[in-house]
Amino acid sequence: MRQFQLFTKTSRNAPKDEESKNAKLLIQAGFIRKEMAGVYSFLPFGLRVLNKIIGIIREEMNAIGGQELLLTTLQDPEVWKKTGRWVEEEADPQHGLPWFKTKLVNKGELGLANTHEEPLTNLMREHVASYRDLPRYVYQFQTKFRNELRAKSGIMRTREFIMKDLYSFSRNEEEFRAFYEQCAEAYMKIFTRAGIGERTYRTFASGGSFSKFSDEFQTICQAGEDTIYVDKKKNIAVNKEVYNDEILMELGLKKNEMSEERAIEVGNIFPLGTKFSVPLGLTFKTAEGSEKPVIMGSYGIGPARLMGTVVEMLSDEKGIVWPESIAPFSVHLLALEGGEKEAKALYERLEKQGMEVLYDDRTDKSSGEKLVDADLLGIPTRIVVSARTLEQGSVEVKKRNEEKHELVKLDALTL
RNA sequence: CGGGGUGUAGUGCAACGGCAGCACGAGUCCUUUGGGAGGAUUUAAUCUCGGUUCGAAUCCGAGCACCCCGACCA
Repeated sequence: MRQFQLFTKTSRNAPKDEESKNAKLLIQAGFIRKEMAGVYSFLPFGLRVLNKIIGIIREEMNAIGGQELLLTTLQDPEVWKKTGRWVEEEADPQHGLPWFKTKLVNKGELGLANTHEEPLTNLMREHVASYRDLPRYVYQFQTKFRNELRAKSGIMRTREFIMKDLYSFSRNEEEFRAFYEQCAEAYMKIFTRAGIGERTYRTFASGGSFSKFSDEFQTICQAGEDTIYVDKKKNIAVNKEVYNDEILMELGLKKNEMSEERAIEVGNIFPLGTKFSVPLGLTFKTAEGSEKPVIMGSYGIGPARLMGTVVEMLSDEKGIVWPESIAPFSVHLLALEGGEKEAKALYERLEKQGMEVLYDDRTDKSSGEKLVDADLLGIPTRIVVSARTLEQGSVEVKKRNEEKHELVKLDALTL
């Protein structure tokens, strides 16, 4: 992509109405724009990163048998009334959801989806009748709307966000549990591929209103909202909300081997049991001919929150540092004074090789500005072509996460 | 929802109750080009409504918006 054509601009200053590092850097670099509190648009570079993350998640979900679909944002209240999650005031407050509700012109209310257990369970009734139809694993990347009391932490807690939510439909507890563990492994693969695996721990947590316990994936980071206790040797963590002697004994953990950490919840998986299948009537015929409710599970990741987490973890004082796997481009090619002609040829050569290259061919920017922008944007490999490098028949290659750079002969350049 | 803070050119900041200024950006011209270049010139703002006052960006009230702490958070 030619930077000359890019419509977004970097800003010299970080926005004053943001405190969190992820929002400051992403806005300053032109990846996202704040529309209002907790509502962010994704600009071309931000969208490229988001799509890279979505791509990784999709691959891993497909690898464990996930089938992708796209449910709707608009929600029929009738379905939600069956589980008691439509009317917040009447229901157990734990069951009430932070709805955005709206109205049809001449009829009743609609909801904007904040999660999709109800509609998917309802949908699956048409496709699951026999034990032969199970297990099934269904997922989507869909916009969720949540009327959070307080949006905060930049793109980490927003009122509108895309979520990968997968739901498992199993015949029995063993079958469910096997998939649950498989999905937990897939989640770790996702976080590792996205560059935050080393700091991310499967964390024992409260199950909220659905089950006694759930598992969170928590990335250790000061910007996090959660407090967890980590046993780094055993590679397991416990959320503060369930951190007690009983749990520690159950998990075989010792208090003196746990360290307290702030962490960001980048993923969450939990058993649903028959919480939704019973009220919505999702049942199947067993081989013996009896009717049983489907055992369900739910598995979420917010790609934007993951993106924000990576920025929080890996950026430095000069700007963002993207890992190769989710970077908007792999190469940032800068044409500085005297290097324009060769840079253009190199750009075409790299594009032909299938590399994702951002080519800074702007003629109205000083060298200094281009270099500062390159650091801010955080593309993993920077190549500079200028009169100075060409004197030696070379280009300068530098990794964003390293200090040193090297001169590489133009014809010997391989990436 | 409780508490605290902040609203001024596109952006970031200033201005005792008395002519709203600076830097960056943007436009034009010239000179520049390896870490946000220099000169000349132009452009552009007090969140909204009300009150006090001869006079309000400044004081008071209400509202709205944004940030932070807490509560909440499948």
